[in-house]
Amino acid sequence: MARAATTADAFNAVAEPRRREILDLLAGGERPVNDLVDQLGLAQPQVSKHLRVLREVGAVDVRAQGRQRLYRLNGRALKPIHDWVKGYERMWSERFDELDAVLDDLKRKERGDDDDE
Amino acid sequence: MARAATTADAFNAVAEPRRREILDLLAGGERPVNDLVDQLGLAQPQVSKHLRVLREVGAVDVRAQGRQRLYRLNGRALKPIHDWVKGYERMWSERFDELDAVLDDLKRKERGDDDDE
DNA sequence: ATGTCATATTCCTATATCGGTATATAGTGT
DNA sequence: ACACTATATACCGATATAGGAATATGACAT
Repeated sequence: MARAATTADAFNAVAEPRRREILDLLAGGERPVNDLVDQLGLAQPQVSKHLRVLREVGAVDVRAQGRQRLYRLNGRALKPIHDWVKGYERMWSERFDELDAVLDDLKRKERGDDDDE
Repeated sequence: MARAATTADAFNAVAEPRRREILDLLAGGERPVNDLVDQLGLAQPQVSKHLRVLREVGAVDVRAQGRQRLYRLNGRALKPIHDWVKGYERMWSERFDELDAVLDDLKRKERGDDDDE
């Protein structure tokens, strides 16, 4: 077996830095392919191919306008990534240290150190 | 050129579902390889290879104890992923709708609709 | 019809994978 | 030294890439 297809899911699609760049550009609003080509400094066929991958995982939508194809971001496709990685946020965020302190307090109360029980 | 190496960065390393599973298991605490083999239902060499990739991107650390290798999660390696995808959270979270409303209010005040200026 | 602009697709090559199997390395006990 | 356990590495095969170059498709203007 080989590596999973880039179109297998958002995780694989977004592993390519160029595709993340494209999404970042589209975050600024709908754009035609040539705009992306200019901004990325990449050849047009390469951009079209990256866009195809992003389309297949649902991260972008297309709309035809004359001879242009306007690509629009669909960030919802990235939610699974966010959901997964969010579980690890506590590993580096100091704000979770404070939360941990609060939880420790709660646990201590549960054990019977409070006044009501 | 071929696809970027799985060891190129956390994005590529984590594109493989099995490796995400491994990290999820390690989130429960340090574990020897055979524990992971049992829980994943995967062959031992496969697990060792996945662990190597995760080690190379810094997502796990190893510690030798006797003939066992204890693997420990290092979630910090996932921060770049979190940082990137966080920018898209507004695309699906309703909570951001409320935030947007607040920001609109602020903007309106900036424009001079408030009492002080 | 023809030419031109915007984009997509096809063909190519080199490379890196994943799983499977076999084997190597290394620590432990006898 | 020898067997046994735990893990890592090497080798194989099939597959899917990413970029490059060339070409196809499709819309628009004349």
